[in-house]
Amino acid sequence: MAFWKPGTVAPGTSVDREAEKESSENIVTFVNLSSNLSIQQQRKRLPIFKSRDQVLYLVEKYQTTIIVGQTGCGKTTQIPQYLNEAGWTAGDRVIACTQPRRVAATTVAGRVASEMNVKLGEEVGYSIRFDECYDPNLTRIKYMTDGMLFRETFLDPLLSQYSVIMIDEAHERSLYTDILLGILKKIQKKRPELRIIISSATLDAEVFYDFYNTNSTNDSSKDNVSIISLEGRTFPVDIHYLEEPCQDYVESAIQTVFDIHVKEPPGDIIIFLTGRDEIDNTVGEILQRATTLPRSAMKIMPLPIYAGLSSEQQMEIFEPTPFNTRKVVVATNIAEASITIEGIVYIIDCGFVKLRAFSPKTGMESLTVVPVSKASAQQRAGRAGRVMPGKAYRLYTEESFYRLRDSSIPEIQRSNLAQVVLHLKALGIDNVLRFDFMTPPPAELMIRALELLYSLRALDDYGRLTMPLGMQLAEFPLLDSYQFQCAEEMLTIAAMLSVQNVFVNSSTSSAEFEDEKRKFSVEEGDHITLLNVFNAFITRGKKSARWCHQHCLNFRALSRALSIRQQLKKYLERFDVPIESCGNDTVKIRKCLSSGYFANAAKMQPNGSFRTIRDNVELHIHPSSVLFTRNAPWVIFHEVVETTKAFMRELTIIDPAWLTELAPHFYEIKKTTLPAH
DNA sequence: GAGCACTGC
Repeated sequence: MAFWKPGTVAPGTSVDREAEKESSENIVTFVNLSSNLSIQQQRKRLPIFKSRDQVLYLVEKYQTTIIVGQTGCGKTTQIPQYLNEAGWTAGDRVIACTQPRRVAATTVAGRVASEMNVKLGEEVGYSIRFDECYDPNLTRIKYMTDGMLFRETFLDPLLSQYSVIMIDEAHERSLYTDILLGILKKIQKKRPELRIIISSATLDAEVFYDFYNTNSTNDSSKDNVSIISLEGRTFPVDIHYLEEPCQDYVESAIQTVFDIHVKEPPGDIIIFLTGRDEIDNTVGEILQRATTLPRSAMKIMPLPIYAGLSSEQQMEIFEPTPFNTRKVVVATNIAEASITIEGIVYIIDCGFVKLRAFSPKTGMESLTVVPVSKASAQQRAGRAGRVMPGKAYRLYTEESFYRLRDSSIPEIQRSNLAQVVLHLKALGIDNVLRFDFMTPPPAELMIRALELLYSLRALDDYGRLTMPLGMQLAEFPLLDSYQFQCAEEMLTIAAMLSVQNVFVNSSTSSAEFEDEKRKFSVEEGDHITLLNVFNAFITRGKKSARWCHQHCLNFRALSRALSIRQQLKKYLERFDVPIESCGNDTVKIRKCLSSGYFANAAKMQPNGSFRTIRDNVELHIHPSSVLFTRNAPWVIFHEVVETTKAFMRELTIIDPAWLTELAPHFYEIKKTTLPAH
């Protein structure tokens, strides 16, 4: 491959050694390297220590501080400790630090507890869904998912126990991060003493600055926001671009792997591609071509990693590389922020990512391949500089890099906002269209959400939350299953729908895989099939990992479904909803599903495709559905994903008479105008 | 005939 190493980007420029996660792996390495030092000495060696006083000064003086933190500089673990040491937790006040991912919240909390030599759950705690580990009376530093802090605004709209709230990884712009950014701005008006720290790994600090700055004069010395940049502690990564754009990035990636393998010193490689198909093909092709390497050459070992793999398969990438072998990890975006692999020296970036988008026109989600952002490309490159200076090969030209967006489109601008709108209304924010979002979602997305909530009778004609239904939905969106005497079954189905990859194909042939799936399948459709899978897991499977493996089921997903179900059950009990079982009466379950998903109804066409009742949009059954090869005249579906075609996922056969029986009001929506909001 | 990655009640 012909790569151009631009003279303008010298090794070690700051641009490409940032964007790193302080994950558990990172922390472990650090501890091992410095095990002869005391914890306090280690803390002082972190690059951030030099900025300790300045950070404290800025937080004291400014309402909001934006911290542009580079790779592994220690901001996540150190800043809350500095604030604690400086007295920000006096008088029973708490410092919160939010993370977009659950693992980050728990592992960082554990690290900080051990640095402070306290028991996790006492002075230092964490809060993630299903796992709260903190003491309301003792905890001073609380790591939590952004979703959990958002939930806390329901109980305490001013988040009054917190003196400082640090929004970490804000550059990722997760859905809940964006909502929190807006809510915190609102809270700060009422609580001027509240300090906000926005921590971001990229250069978009200006956006945060402008959003939080309330100084309307031209005198910038009156700004109430400050910015500080911290230096990182990773190694420089040399960036290489293609001279000419390539036709086929999969082929280019494979060629680049062999170029590196033949010409470059030892060190593992990671390739970023967009999806499973590409990854499986690439792994196969590398294995194939590796047979043509000379006998004396170093061996090459390609390994796939994506979310759909079983956990055993995922763990393989963490095994130490065998002697005289170069590991090539072929990954989706999972390795960009969620998973960190040690020993990577070379990264190959195809320049694309698969993203989910939501179309307000059709109400459909689509999964499309789009170019990555500059921030993502930098984050990917940074993965090569963890243990020694690395090299990044971008499978596009330098010119196309500069044409990329600075950061990716925030999730809030490409999501189904029904839940978000419901929650904002429940917080008393009636005019959601005027809510101060840092980057407002398109109006059509909001209107679509309002329309859906209105048709579900969660909003009244004035766009207000109805009592009690809308309020209950906001608190707990499992629909009124008690009316159908099947709450037991609905709890299971709701829990199963909220986990991914229930079936995983680990190592067996696809025919065997389909056979295993068929054992759980029923003619009514996917929802009842999921119910069967869960019940079998509990009874026949005795909740065992071994049993799951034998039946191509994802043990982790089913265990998670089990705990989600327990949590949902507690909520139903709190509302005094009678929890009954309908036994084998699937009509009750399917009617109940229809009452919640009547807007997602479709009718089969003579040619075998489907059309939605509501918008007459053409849809197809997803090949993963148990109804794929069956005759299903009328169905309701959980979601639509548009890839090569518009596919319905998770469907159930219904009787069309149920629709008019259960949702006569829904069809009025076309005749009347939208409710006011 | 096909499955980016996360989060929450």
